[in-house]
Amino acid sequence: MMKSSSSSKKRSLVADQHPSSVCCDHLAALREISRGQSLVTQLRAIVLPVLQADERCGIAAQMLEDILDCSRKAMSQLQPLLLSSSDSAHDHVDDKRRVRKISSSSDDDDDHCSSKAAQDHDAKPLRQHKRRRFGDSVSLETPVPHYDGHQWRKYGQKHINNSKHPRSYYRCTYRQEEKCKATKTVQQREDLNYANNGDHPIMYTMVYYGQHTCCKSPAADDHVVVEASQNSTETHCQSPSSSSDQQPVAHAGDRSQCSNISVTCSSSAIVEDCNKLLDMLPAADELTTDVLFDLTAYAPLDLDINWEMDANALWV
DNA sequence: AATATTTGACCGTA
DNA sequence: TACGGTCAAATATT
Repeated sequence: MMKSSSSSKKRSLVADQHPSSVCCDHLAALREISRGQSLVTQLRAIVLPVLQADERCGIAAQMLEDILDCSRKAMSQLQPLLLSSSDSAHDHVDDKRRVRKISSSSDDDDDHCSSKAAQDHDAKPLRQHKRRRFGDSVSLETPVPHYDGHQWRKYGQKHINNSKHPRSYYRCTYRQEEKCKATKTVQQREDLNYANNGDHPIMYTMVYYGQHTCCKSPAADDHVVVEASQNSTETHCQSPSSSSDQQPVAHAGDRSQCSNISVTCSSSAIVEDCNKLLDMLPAADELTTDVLFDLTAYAPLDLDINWEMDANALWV
């Protein structure tokens, strides 16, 4: 895992190199960081369920989130350099349309969504459409796209041109109550499908936009209390009573605070995915079947569904 | 009844 | 004009 200091060091080291080698260096660095993110994400899906009943669960979640945050920062420092040295950056956001100039209108303020265009075309009915902020995106690939320690609510799904699988759009569950603007997209990759290649699990490309500003994120945890249920995939985390004084306190079981994470897979595929995931991990042989069962709550989302399983997991 | 998800329509950008 | 991100009504779930 590369820290931002090392990435800046790397930047100074390559400053005098040929642009193409700089590009290759940055591209390789981005690939490695991205791989690290993916591995940490997978590790989190393994470790946190094991620690459910452990008081260190919150600490572990925070540390993992910090690691991911470090790599996000490193990537965000490298990406502009890569873009400036070459147009052939493939490991960041794959969609050119996302690398756009931030709209001159106030994209940061969803409460003032009456757009300039609407003012210019006052005859049209107002719809509060805002374009995404593109300056702060991080992509990573993972077989477990739905367990990243945050609560997400799906708000859209689109078929993407030349893609077999639709892209799902998620925003932070606490978008309204805490003005958290973090969003992400999840799309199944087409080239690493273990149906075609037994060595790989289904991989998903996740792209994160914006930073979580909600106090419910794991990084803001003081502690997390989890009630693990052996016979269901639900977990409830109780909020610390002394959390932020300006934020409403979430209560375990309060659905207004604890939204569903919809995990939808075929039942056979989900177990197979977990087995594949475990096979990928060095310490997988130490994991019990209980862990495997818990993992099913965080298994990949198959957007072509035939059954559905809900996991309530609240990070306060 | 409250909340989450689905899905077709709308709209901004390239 | 095509594409993709978002909205919001309809529908599903709890």
